[in-house]
Amino acid sequence: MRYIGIDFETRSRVDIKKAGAYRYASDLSTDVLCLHAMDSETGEEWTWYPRSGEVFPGTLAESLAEAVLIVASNAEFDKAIWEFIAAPVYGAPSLKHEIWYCSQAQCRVNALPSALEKAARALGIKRRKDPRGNALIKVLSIPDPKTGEFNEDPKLMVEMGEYCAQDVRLMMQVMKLTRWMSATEHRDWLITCDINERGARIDTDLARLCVAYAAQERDEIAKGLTILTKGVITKHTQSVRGRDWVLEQCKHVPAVRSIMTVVKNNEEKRSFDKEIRARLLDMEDDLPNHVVDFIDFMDDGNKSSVAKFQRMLDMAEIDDRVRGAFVFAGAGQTQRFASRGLQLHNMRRDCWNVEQTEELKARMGRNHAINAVMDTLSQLLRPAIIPAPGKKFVVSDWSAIEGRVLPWLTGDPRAEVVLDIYRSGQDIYLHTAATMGLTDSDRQIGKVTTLALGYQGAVGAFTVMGKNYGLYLPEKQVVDIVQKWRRANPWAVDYWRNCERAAVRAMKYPGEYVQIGRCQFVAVEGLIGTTLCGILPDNTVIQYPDARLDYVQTPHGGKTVVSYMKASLTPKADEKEWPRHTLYGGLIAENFTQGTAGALLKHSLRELDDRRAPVVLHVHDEIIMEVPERQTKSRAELLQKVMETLPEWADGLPLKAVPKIMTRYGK
DNA sequence: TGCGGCGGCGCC
DNA sequence: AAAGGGCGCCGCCGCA
Repeated sequence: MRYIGIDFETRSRVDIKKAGAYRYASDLSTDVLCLHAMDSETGEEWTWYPRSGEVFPGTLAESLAEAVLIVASNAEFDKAIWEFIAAPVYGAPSLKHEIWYCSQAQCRVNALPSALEKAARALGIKRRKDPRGNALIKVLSIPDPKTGEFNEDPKLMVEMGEYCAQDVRLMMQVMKLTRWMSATEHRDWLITCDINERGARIDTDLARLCVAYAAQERDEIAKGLTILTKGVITKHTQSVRGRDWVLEQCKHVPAVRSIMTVVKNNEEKRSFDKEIRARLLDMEDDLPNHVVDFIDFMDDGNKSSVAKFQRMLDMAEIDDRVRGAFVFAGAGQTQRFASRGLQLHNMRRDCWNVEQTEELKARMGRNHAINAVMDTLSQLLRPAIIPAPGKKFVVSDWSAIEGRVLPWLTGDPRAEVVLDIYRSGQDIYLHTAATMGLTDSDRQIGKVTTLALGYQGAVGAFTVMGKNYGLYLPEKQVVDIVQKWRRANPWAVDYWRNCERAAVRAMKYPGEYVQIGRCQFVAVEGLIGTTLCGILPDNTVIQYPDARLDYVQTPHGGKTVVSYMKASLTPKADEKEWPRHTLYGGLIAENFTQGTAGALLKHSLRELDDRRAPVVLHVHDEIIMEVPERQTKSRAELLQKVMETLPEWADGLPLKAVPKIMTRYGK
């Protein structure tokens, strides 16, 4: 397929890291230094320096008119620069939306790192990195820190053009070594661009008040900590120093050391995180008073999420909207979306309602005191996202999506019992409790069991999940629960085992499609070494790059397992080989389940795109649209219909998604 | 001074 | 044999 690979080099007074690509591109100080382009078919290359008065190269315009795609690394950035600056200011031809294609998105669907350099390294592309790159950016792309002037040195500009050309060539090499996005994946990426361009509106007045209150509280905590520790700790963010200080102050209390001890990667470490602080406060009476006060200060301060308010303000454009928050296929292992910049996927769920938010906002506006400042502020994060005047949010999420998809994916007739519980609207947690011989009063146990054990998790998974719900059980009882759940749900246990076997079989017979429930495995030789592909019911491909069969020793002999390159872990500078992971049944079941839930979301987003529904946010199992007030009813009906109507590939999957209307984002 | 590692936070 | 994993951001800390 003929395409034009491009890369812009730009300069600006805006810090792109802080403000994000969209605010960067729309700022008046942002300008194009050069554009490099290469035709994939003819090999012809162009470097265009528009600031020197060069007109857009005519032969490049001709190639663009004939090419099917225009490809860039993080194409959303290049698209924004093209549309905000290159076309309107310098006369580059205008391009249609559909022509854009992102090589970073292509890397992510291949489960490789997004960033060009990292992807090239993961692919083993041997090249000399141009040492001038970073230096040139520092000199030409940001104003001189002393004079505030931009450097216009024409010689350096030409060097920049050469550096830019190297990046384009490298990108095109990466394109050759990886699987291209399917038409559906490309469309999903384009839909993500639309959502990112729409942006989410921020209550910037509220955000500014929160920033001010957080700063004041931070200073007070700092004062308290400094006095308490005689200057050893001066900020609540000094977690390592704080940890060591507590250990020192409590060395005569042996229990403290043991509570603070955790095992990570087979190594003993001390930790002082939220959960450990809570356990320390449980034995308050045995601790020195000043240590208890210290823990209270750290607890109060450690709502790090309040930093998001500053991020909102940094990224908000003139219309108070934050753009560019969503990353298509950001999660390489499941192909789910990720969120970047202002991370919208991890905002505290437990939050104030509209009335409480307005009251707090009014109090802060009058400079009145508020209680438990940091905690209160972090509960204002979601409500700080608001619709434009005259509009409302229409919101819906799928009920227990993973709990439904997992049994459905197995295709096991014995899993129908579980699916029937969902179909009939019964309480799955009570059902789980009942199958283990527990009563209705043990619903909480049923809930933690359902959430924690589906992916081969055992005592550890249950205990961690239980803590989130304030459930603490003796280990013996947890062992019993795990055993009972697995006996009551043999479809799950068999599925884990069969997933693992299917992966190994597919690796042994490359090219052969191995069916496993409603999914398939196939090993593709010659793609990033050998890539093990998991194919989901909608044909989404989950890739395990550079997969190998390994033989591992076990207490009863040995067995064959599949290992693969883990893109999300970057190797240390001195390590040659990329970090690897080993597949096991529960992990495959989880990747497939989350991937299929993501496929449902992408399907709904396409349906909504067909109907021009203005989606502004989504969070894995939740969709938020911003619609004019008089349309809320019809749009809510549409949203429910789209989310509850099964795609043709999901026959028999019970789905439920009841919509809500909101005037601020909430839970 | 800049950068990467690491501990910590929070959501699905 | 057993195994919770998927994300991204903030801030400190040590190193170059």
